Amino acid sequence: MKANLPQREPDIQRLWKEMDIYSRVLEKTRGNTSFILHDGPPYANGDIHLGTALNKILKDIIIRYKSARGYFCPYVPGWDCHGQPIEHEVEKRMGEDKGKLDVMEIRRRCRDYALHFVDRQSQQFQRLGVRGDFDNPYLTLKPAYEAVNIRILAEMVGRGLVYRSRKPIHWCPRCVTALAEAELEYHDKKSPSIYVRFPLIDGIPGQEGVEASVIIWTTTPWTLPANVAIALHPDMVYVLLEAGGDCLLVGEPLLEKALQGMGIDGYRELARLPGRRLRGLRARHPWRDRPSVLVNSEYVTTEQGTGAVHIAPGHGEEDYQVGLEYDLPMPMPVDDRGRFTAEAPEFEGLFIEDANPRIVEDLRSRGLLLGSGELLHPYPHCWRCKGPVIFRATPQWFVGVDREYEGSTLRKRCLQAVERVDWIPAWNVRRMVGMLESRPDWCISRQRAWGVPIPAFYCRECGRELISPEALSRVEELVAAEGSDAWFLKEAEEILGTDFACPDCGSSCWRKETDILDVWFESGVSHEAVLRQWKDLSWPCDMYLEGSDQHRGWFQTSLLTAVATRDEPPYRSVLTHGFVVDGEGRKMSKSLGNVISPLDICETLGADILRLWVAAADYTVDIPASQEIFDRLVEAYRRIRNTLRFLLGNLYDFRPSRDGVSPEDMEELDRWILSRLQGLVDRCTRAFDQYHLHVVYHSLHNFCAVDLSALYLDMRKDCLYTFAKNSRARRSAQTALWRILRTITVLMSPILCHTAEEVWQTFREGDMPESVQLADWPQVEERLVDERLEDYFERLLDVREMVTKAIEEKRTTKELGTSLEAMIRLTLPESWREFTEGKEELLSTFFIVSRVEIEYTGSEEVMVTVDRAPGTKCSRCWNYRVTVGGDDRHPELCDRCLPVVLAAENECAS
RNA sequence: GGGCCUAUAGCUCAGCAGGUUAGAGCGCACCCCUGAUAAGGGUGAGGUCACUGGUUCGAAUCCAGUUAGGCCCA
Repeated sequence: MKANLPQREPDIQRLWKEMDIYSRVLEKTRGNTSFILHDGPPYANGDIHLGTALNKILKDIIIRYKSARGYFCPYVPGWDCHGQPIEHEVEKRMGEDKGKLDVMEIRRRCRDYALHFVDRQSQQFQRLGVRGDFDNPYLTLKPAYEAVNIRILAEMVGRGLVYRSRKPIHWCPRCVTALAEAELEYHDKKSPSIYVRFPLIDGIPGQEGVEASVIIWTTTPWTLPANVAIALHPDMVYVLLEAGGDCLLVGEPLLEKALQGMGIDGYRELARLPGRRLRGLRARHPWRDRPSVLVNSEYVTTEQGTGAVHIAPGHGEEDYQVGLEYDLPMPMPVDDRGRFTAEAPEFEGLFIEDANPRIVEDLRSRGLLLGSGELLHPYPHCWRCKGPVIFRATPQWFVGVDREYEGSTLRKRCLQAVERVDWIPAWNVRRMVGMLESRPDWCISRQRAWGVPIPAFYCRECGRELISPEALSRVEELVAAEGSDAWFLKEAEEILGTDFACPDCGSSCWRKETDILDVWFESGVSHEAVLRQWKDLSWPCDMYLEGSDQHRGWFQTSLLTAVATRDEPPYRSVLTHGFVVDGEGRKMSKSLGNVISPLDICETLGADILRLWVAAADYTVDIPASQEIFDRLVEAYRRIRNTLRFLLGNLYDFRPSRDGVSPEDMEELDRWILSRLQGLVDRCTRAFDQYHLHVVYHSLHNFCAVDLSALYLDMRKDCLYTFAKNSRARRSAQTALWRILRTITVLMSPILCHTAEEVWQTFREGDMPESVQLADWPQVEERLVDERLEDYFERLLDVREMVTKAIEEKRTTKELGTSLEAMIRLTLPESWREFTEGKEELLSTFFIVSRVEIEYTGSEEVMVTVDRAPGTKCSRCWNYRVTVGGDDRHPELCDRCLPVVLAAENECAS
C-alpha cells in the first residue's frame, strides 16, 4: 500500500480551492456562535521552519475541529512586514550602494522583499493544508493597518502614557547610527585596562577617621567623565586595607587579582564590611563637582575587576538600570560622532578612542591611577564599518507603564486584565503576571527607516516637541490615505498645515521626528487593525495561539495596547505551545546540524505526517522531532490508512440507503463494535474540547490497531468474504463498517485533513456533503451505546487471550498453523451459563477458530484446551468441518458454503 | 545569575487526588498466514519511573537539592 501523500496532497488541495472550501465552510456555519482564532503574524523573512509549521498546524487543527462542531470560524492569516531584520537583510544585499540610497529607495526595496516572502510563506502554509482566507490576509504594511498604529498611539498620548526620555543604545560613531542587536558582530578588541581610585568624601562606618578610596576597574576610560555612581554588590564583603600609605576598599573575592593588577605586594587589613553597609557614601569624581555615589546592585560580579563597578547610566544597559533604580542623573558628554562635548571640557572635541590615553594620563597626573595595562576581549563591532561600537544614551519615546491615568496605571490594569483571560495551560498566568510585574517602560523608538513613523514634531525655533492627539489625527488621515510613505515624502507643514503653533515660542515651523515605531507595537495593535476591521471578525477574539516566547512578545504588546485603549484584554483565551527540539531534547540549530525542514517532510512524507506529528506530541512542553520520530509516525499513519482501506474495500457492494441494517437487527458482534465506536467519539470530542490532541491521536490509532485490525475486522473477515452477499449477517457487518468508516473519517479530519478527504471522496454517495470539511461532527448515538454488551465482550476478551496463548503453544510445537485449524474446549463456571450457553457459533467467530465446545462446572476457574478441529478444510471458507465432502456437486465445500455457492450459481444461470 | 517549565520502556504517550508484581500503542525478536499482501494475525523480551536526600507504615506520584534540557530575561 503506497500512500504517496507528497503527490496526492496537492491534488486534494486543488480540489478544495476549486470548490472554494473556506467560503463554503463559512457559509455553512454563518449565524452560529463564532470561534475566532486571531493569527499572530509571522515575520515575512525566510522560509517557514518546523516551529512555524507546528504553530500553523495547531491553529488549523483547532479551527477545523471548531468549525466541524458548527462554530463560525473565519480565519485571517497575517504577516509582520516591517522592522529591522528585513531592513538589515535588504541593506546587506545592497552592499556598497547602501550609503547612496535614500530612505524611500530603502523602503521600496524592503517592501518588495517583505511581499516576496509573504507570498512564499503563504504558499508554504497552504502546502501544510492550512485552511484560511489566504486571498485576503492582513499585512502590517497596508495603509489601513499602519493608520491604526497612529490612532492607538494617539489614544495613549491622550492618556499621558507616552513620553520622551534618554536611554543608552548601541551606536556606531562612524556610521552615525543606532544599531540593533542583529547588526552587531563580536570580535576581539584590545582595550586599556585601568584601576582608578575614587577618594571617599564620607567616612566609612566604624572607620570615620580614615581617608579611604574605592577602587574601580574599567576597560573604557572614556566613559569615566559620565560617571555618576559606583555600584557594590550588597552581599559581597569589602576589605578596607592599607598599603603604601593608601587606604583602599576592594571586594574580598577579587582582592588578590586586583592587588596584582595594581602591583601592590603587602598590605594591612583594617576592616571588612558588606556592600550594603557602604551604600549612600559619596566619592569624589575625578573632574566634576558632583559626587559619585556608592549604590548597591546585583549586577556586580566576582569575575573581573574590584567588586566596585563604575556607573555611567548613559553608557551601558546595566548602568542605565542602576540609574533608574537610584534616580541618578545621566550626563552624556559624547556626541553622535563619538566626540566629547563641552560637558567634558578637559577633552572637548576629542574622539573617544583618542581620548582614552589622554584620560589615563590625566588620571595618573592627579594620582588617581593605581594600575594600567591592556586587555584583549570580545567587543561588539558595527556590521557595516567593522569598527567598535559604543553605548550612548539618546532620546527615545516610551510608553510609561506606571503613569497614573483615570485612577490607575497601565501595569495595574494589565495585571487585573490577565485574570480575566483563560490561560492554557493554566500555569501560564504566573509567567504572564511575573513578566508584567517586572517589565520596564516600553521603549517604542527605533532609529530605522522601515516602519511606521512616530508622528512627533519638533519646533524649529525652540526645539519643543509636539505629540498631541490633534496633530496625530492629521497624520492618521494621511497614512490611512497614502500609507506611511507619505510621512517621509511630505514636509511637516504639508502634514500639519499652519494652524499648529508652538505653545512655547509661537512658531509654526516644525521638523519631523525621524524615529519609527517598534515593530512590536505594530503587531501589538493587530487586534484593532484586524479584529475590528475585517468583516466577520469581532473583538475580543476567542483565542491567541503562539509559542511560549510570546508571553514577553505579542501576548504582552497586544495586552498593553488593548488595555491602554479599551481596558480589556483582546483575547478570551491564550493557548501556548513549546519549542521544537531534537530527539535528545536540544534546540534545533544550524551549528548542531539537527534542523529538519517542514518543506522537506512535505516533499518526502507528506503534510499529513507533519500534522500527525503535531497531534501526537504533548505540545505544552518541548516538542521533539527526529528521523526516528517521523519513522514511527509513518508506521502509525500506515496502520490508520490501511484500516481505512480495508473498510473501503469491504464496502464495494454496499449502499447504506439500500443495504443498511437497523441497529436492533444487527449481530451482537457488530453492535459491540458500534458501541465501542461511541466511546471513541466521546473520548475524541472531549479531548478536542480540551485541546489534548495527543489523546485524540492515541485513541484513533488504538482503535484502528486494536479494536478494528486485531479484533473486529479479523473476526469479521469470514462473514464478509464467505456469507451470501445479501445475507442479513453480512449486511449487518457492512453497516457497522460503513458507520465506522464515516465516523472515524470525520474524527480524524481536523488532523489528517488530506487523508480524510481522500477517503470521503471515495465513499461519498447520495446527499452526503461534497467535502469532509462540510460534514457534521459525529455525535454519540445513545441507541448504539450498550454497556452490558461491552462488559460481556470484555470478559470474553480475557478468555480470548487464554485461547490465543494456548494456540500459540501448539504453534510452536508445529501442531497448529492458523487458528482455524483449532477447536477450543472451554470449561466455564456455572455462573457464565446464562450468557454463553448456545453461543458456540459466536465464540468460534470471536476466537477465529473452527469449532467451540463449552462445559460448565462448579469451579470459578475458566479453563481452555486446544485440539485440532475435526473434519477437513473447506476450500472456500477455510474452516475445518466434518461436513466437507457431504455433497457431490461441491465435495470441497462445507455445509455452510454449499447453499451460498448453489444460490450464486442459480443466479448466474438465470 | 533570575523567572516559568520539563525529565516514566528504543519512540509517542497513560498513570486523575501517594497504596497490590508501573500501563498502552508503535518499534524490536520469534512464530503463523498468504482472500487488507510494499498488508494481516499471535507470542515474547524491554523500565533502579534523570540523580541524591527527606516526609510517610508506604512515593513514579508530596518536599528540598543536584544534573540535563527548553523559553524568556540579565
